Amino acid sequence: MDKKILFNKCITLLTSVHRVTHELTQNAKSESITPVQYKILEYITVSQPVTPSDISDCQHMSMSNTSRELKKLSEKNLIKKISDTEDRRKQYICLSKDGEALMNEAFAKVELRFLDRIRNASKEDLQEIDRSLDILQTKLFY
Amino acid sequence: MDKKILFNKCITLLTSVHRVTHELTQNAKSESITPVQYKILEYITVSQPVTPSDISDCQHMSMSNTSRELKKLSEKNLIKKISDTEDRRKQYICLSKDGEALMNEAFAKVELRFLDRIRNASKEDLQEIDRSLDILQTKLFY
DNA sequence: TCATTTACTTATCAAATGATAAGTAAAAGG
DNA sequence: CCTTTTACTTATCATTTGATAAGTAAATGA
Repeated sequence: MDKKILFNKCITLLTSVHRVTHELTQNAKSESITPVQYKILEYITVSQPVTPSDISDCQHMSMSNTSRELKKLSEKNLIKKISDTEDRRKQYICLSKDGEALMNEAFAKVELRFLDRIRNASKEDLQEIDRSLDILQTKLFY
Repeated sequence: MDKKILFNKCITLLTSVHRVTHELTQNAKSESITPVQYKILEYITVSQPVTPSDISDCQHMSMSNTSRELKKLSEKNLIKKISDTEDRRKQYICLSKDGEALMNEAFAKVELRFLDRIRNASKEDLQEIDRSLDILQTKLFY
């Protein structure tokens, strides 16, 4: 196995994944939030509850900027902050009802587009895709 | 095959791909260019020669902003503009020597990190990864 | 030939983002 | 206790990015 060829193949896939991600998600987010805020909400959605520090680490932004964006999301009533009872410096961030509604709507659009993308795939194709997702998830994108 | 489960699995992979892309590329780009300028150079690298319109379409930015960024990249001597001899409104954009050097350096860093990521993979693992990349490229991220 | 379209440029403005510094309050550790 | 560290906040500023409008020059097409 030539690792150089594998590298190029991987780069090609990365490029395609980013293009398809854009196709699946374009205009999915509400216009009332910025791209950064959407990414934060997306992260909260799949990982809640999370602390501001978690967000700062995973979204690669400074604590000060994270704090600012969370404040804005709070003002838009999209998230809830819950103080840790043990360590009162810590906070747990969750989606509010409004935040959940907003993200459900976005995810529904993305899912529709995903289903459209695989609508012509045969049963065998779907099984191959499923297996490939598992392999890449565990062996390459761990 | 439950398409809903497949969708969730796919979203998980997308998230992982974006995270790993960040890990592979962080600090790979020169500090003398902005993220948007790096994305443009990356696109030119794999697709050259390209027109400003191509860049505008593929990078999802307006022609005016594309033009501005290309001007900055020109001023930094990272790209060359070549006029089309047939249609003199058109331009073809290529990397300059400096641009090539800059991108080679960036890609070399990314490749090293990629090789490190798969250094513990067995021969069989690599073959499975290779095959999975092919399948997803053709059947999902086409 | 002359209006229209295409490809790209320039200028300008607002908004989003990144970076830094200084601060608060609570916990941890000697 | 008291110093240090941690978790987070607030304020400020520069830069980047997005969006819009007006323009040039060449090609297209009736």
